[in-house]
Amino acid sequence: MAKTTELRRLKDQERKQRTREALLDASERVFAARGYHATQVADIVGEAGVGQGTFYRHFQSKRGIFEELFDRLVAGLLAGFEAPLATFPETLEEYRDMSLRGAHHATGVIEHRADTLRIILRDGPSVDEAFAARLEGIYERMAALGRLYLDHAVRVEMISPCDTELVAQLIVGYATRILSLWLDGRLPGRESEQIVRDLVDFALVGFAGQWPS
Amino acid sequence: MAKTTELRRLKDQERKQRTREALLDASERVFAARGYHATQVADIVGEAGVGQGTFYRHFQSKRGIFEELFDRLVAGLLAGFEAPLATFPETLEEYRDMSLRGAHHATGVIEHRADTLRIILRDGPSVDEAFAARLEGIYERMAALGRLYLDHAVRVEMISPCDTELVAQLIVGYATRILSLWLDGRLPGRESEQIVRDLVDFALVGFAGQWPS
Amino acid sequence: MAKTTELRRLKDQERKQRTREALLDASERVFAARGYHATQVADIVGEAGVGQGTFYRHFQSKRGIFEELFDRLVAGLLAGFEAPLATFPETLEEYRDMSLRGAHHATGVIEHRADTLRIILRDGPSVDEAFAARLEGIYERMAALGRLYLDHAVRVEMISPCDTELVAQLIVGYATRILSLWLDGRLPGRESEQIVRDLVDFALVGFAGQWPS
Amino acid sequence: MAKTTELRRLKDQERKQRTREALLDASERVFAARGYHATQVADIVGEAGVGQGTFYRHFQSKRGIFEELFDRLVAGLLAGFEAPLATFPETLEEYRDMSLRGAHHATGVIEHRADTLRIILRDGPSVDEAFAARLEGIYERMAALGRLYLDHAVRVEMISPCDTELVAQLIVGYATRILSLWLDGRLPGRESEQIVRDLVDFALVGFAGQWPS
DNA sequence: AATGAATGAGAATTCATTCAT
DNA sequence: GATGAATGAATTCTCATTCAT
Repeated sequence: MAKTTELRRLKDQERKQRTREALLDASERVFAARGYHATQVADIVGEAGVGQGTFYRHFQSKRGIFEELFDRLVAGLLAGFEAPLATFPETLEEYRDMSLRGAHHATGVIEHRADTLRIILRDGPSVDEAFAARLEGIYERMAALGRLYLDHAVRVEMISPCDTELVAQLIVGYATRILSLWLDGRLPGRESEQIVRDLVDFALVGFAGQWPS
Repeated sequence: MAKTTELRRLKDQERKQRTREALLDASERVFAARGYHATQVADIVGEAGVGQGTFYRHFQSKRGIFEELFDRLVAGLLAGFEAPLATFPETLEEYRDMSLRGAHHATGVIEHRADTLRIILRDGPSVDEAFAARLEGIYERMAALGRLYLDHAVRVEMISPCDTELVAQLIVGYATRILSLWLDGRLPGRESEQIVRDLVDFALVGFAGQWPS
Repeated sequence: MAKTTELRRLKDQERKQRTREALLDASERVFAARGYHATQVADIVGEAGVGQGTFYRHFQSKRGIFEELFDRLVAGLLAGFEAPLATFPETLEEYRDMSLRGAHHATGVIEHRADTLRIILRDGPSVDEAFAARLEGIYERMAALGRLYLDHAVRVEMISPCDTELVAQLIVGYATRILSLWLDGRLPGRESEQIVRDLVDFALVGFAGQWPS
Repeated sequence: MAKTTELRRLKDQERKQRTREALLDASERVFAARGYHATQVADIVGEAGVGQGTFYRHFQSKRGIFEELFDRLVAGLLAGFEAPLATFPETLEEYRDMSLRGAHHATGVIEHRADTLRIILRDGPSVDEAFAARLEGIYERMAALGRLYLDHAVRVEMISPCDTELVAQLIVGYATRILSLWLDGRLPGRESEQIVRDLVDFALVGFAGQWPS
């Protein structure tokens, strides 16, 4: 008897989880197609093939499911980014390698959640004050991380002194721009690997510089 | 008699123009405060101190007034940017001067229409497909302009060869990022002139580079 | 010019007021027919012949319009009830006359707003905590008023001592009961005047008593 | 084997009965706390600690369980009221005793099902047409019973002639009023016995009367 | 018999836009 | 030209009830 109950509970939970995933995935597709503001809950449940009420069993509101989409993305993204913080690179070459590795990791997550990332980049700032703040928080974490490395590089005289805060923000800015274009398929004929390499090299030596051979 | 009529028409037109400006200015403030999607036409007319119906005498829709705001900004912005296209700089020094001059011009417009720019940057991409495309068009024009200079610079071997398309986009990306921060008052203690100079220098020589003396 | 504006404002205000009254009257009919909980805002606007949105221009919600109906009723009712408070009757005969006069006044208001009163009596207590409390407050005011007279009558030894609080509540109770029946047309063949007279007499001498001749 | 099955069936039935009672008791509490219209089936099953579906195994609907609550109350209440109908009292004193005995019996039931009675009195009339009619039927039965006694008393010239229909309704009215107050704890410091005695005495001789000694 | 996930009809409410004055 | 009352389509969200397990 207890066994049946236990089994039942498990099966129910599984079913619920599946419905939840279906809704998340459906919402990702619909948001990507129509944009956050233009999509209605009705669209999402239509795409997911469940009833209207089911949506509200799982998520508080349109805003709610959007945020969960965001959480799912951020969880994957941050995982790999903060790990390598332990050791600082000592040469330009090491910097370059580390940057490439970090970017490589991100590229994997990004390709997996491309649609989510596209809508977050495009519509995130316009959802509402609170959401914009959360998103901005992520950007700031990225900038802070970048600054850590830059400051170190300046300290060991690997690169010449500069306004590291500003340069860190600059990196964030161009990362998001390139990402947007790439996700929109507007950088055709470019491998993600190649893009990343070019950007890293540019950051290290600028237009005018020469890769120190 | 004809004269009075003439005078009357002139006065009417003036009054109409004033109402129109009042609505545009009011909408700029309200959009900036609440964001595009959350502001209601009622908010705008309230802020402008005119009737609800009056709005629709001047603008087709909420979307319409937002676009006019955008047009007003773009007109000011592009004016100064495309003028210097006539001559190409021949030395790095000249490039630097030209970039600084361009940025300086932009800075003026930006400070004058700071609120408009903030909401365009934040909410523009989420208004609808068409608006996003227009905005993206502006970014692309900026990128194209940048690329023109970059290609020239590479051609005359002023800078080493690079993926100029990508670098141009990079410039657009960091420009928008820094702009956003600055407009949100999140770069305190930095003069706009100084910010511009730092970025231009960074673009020219990167972290690792040395300003060729 | 100022004249036209003034005239316009006046006409607008009048029109608005008319719409408002139409909604109030329509809601009275619909509430009376279907009861508070079963009526929908759609029913009310249908009966009033206005658009759905118009309702919300004038009232916050279904609950809101119900409360206004209540206010309109109470205003009329209380007007006549608290006036005679100035002088105390000195003989049983005077008490009887005063009671009859008070009841007579109430009867007028009641017949004018019969539907409103019916639904307030029936559905008022079930609207929500706050509404029930307001209604109970009215009952308490009636009881307090009754008690005032009873205490006086006891003091001048016109009637024998009794638990005046209880008896006052008793009067409220039978007033509401008889009212409900009468408004539902379940006391056929009885004139309101006669009903009132019988009740007053009963209150004064009970079943067993004799009208002191 | 047959015996085990038999036993099993018995146990099942018992369990079912217990669940049913749990639901009834839970619904009484929840209805009392939130009122009929505001309580949701989810609240009831939550309070009872059973699943949502279980509710519908035992009761047809929310309306259904409310009616059963009502039936349970009425069954208890009527039991004692109609029994003494057999013999008519012959003196005022006997009337008084009989009334006190009836009220005493009712008091017991009432105290046992206080919450049920409170919600029936408050929300009963607003449930729907049919329910209101049932409730009204009960009131009418009470009034009819009262009238029976009144008519008898008039016939044997124990009390002076009066509109017995009206007076019977009056008794119903004040009974419900006093009851409501008492159940809401708004008659503090009064024993139920004392309340009953005062009211009966008042009914018999009114304000002005004298208890015939 | 019990469960709780799923359902979807239904209701309230909003707000961009129209229109009579 | 200006006004603001009126509009109703659109959208969100709720909750009594069903159903698969």
